[in-house]
Amino acid sequence: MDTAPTSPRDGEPRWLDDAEQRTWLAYLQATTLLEDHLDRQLQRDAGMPHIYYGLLVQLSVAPRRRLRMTELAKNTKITRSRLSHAIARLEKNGWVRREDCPSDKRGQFAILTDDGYEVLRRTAPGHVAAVRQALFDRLTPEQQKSLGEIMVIVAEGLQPKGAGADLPWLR
Amino acid sequence: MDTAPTSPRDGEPRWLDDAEQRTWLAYLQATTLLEDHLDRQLQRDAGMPHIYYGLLVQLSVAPRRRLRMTELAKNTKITRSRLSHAIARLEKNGWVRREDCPSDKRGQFAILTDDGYEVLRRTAPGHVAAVRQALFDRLTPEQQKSLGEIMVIVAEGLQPKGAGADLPWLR
DNA sequence: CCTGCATTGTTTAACTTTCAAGGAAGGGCT
DNA sequence: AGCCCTTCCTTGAAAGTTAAACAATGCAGG
Repeated sequence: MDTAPTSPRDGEPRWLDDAEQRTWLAYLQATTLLEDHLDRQLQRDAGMPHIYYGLLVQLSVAPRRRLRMTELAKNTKITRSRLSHAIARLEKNGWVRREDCPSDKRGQFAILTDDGYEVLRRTAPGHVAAVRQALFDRLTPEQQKSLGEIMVIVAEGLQPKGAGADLPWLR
Repeated sequence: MDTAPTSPRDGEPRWLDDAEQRTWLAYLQATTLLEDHLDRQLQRDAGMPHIYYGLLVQLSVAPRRRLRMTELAKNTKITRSRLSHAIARLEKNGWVRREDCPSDKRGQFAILTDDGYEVLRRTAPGHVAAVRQALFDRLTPEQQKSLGEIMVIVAEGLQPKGAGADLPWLR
């Protein structure tokens, strides 16, 4: 879109200035490229896209390797609908199984199976290496610190309201 | 996945340390949330997802509001296949039209129509506002600068080889 | 108890993306 | 010309995502 580098006139939207535009474009390109890169890496080595892998990771660090569907959805920032489909697929692969929640009959646990854990164990090193190579290894310690702070700010700003305990990892 | 905070032993992968883990998780959450946020905003206000909007934007700033398919794909970092489908959809909406390239009969131009331009004109202010509110307005000038530098580094690192003139915007 | 509303999770259909394959044109070579 | 290899773009099927609707349960208040 054309951008009028106007002085902030009344009624005019505040356009992105030159530096902001470059930052935003770089952000879009970097995040797209990184996501694609990791998707391919994991599709190749683990047989699933990046988001699915993230689901298994979340389960692997949860107590008893299980989480309620809604919990898991919150942790990974995806919709319950999407999660339902995804877990169905992972279930077919034998990496996750479901179990009814005894205390709340509406509830379902998603549980990481031994097979699922094994896939993680086998592929985690390669994945970590990919993340390092694409991201951390290219940044100075100061940049890493800054990136962390920035992403926490952005994530917190976009939390659905009333999400208090959603980001325990970030504090 | 369990992470053993080991000293770099031989054969062991170099796991992410605590700070890196937090940064990575925050990155994943922030980028997911932001993408979703903008997708919804644009789906609501412009009737298309964020990526499609980005295609129109790229066309709008190109000379004669047109780009070769491959160019457009490179600029937006998506595959040609994906682009073909996307442009087909935008064409149905009347926001883009195609035209054969006279000098290379294999080539196709994607061209922003007046209707397409009008959609942009109408929705750009709201979109910019959304980006500002979710990102720039929350960051200090130093953080904005840092974010830009970091994203350029990451994007450049993930360029497919031989992509020299792909990021003119970033220099 | 029972009514009304919220929460949990799934389902369906429409849409988008990916993957593998392929047609058509360019361009170098003999 | 003929051949080979590459680039440009599209296609169709499979996989993934989204939005809206739905059934079932929980829960608070009368």
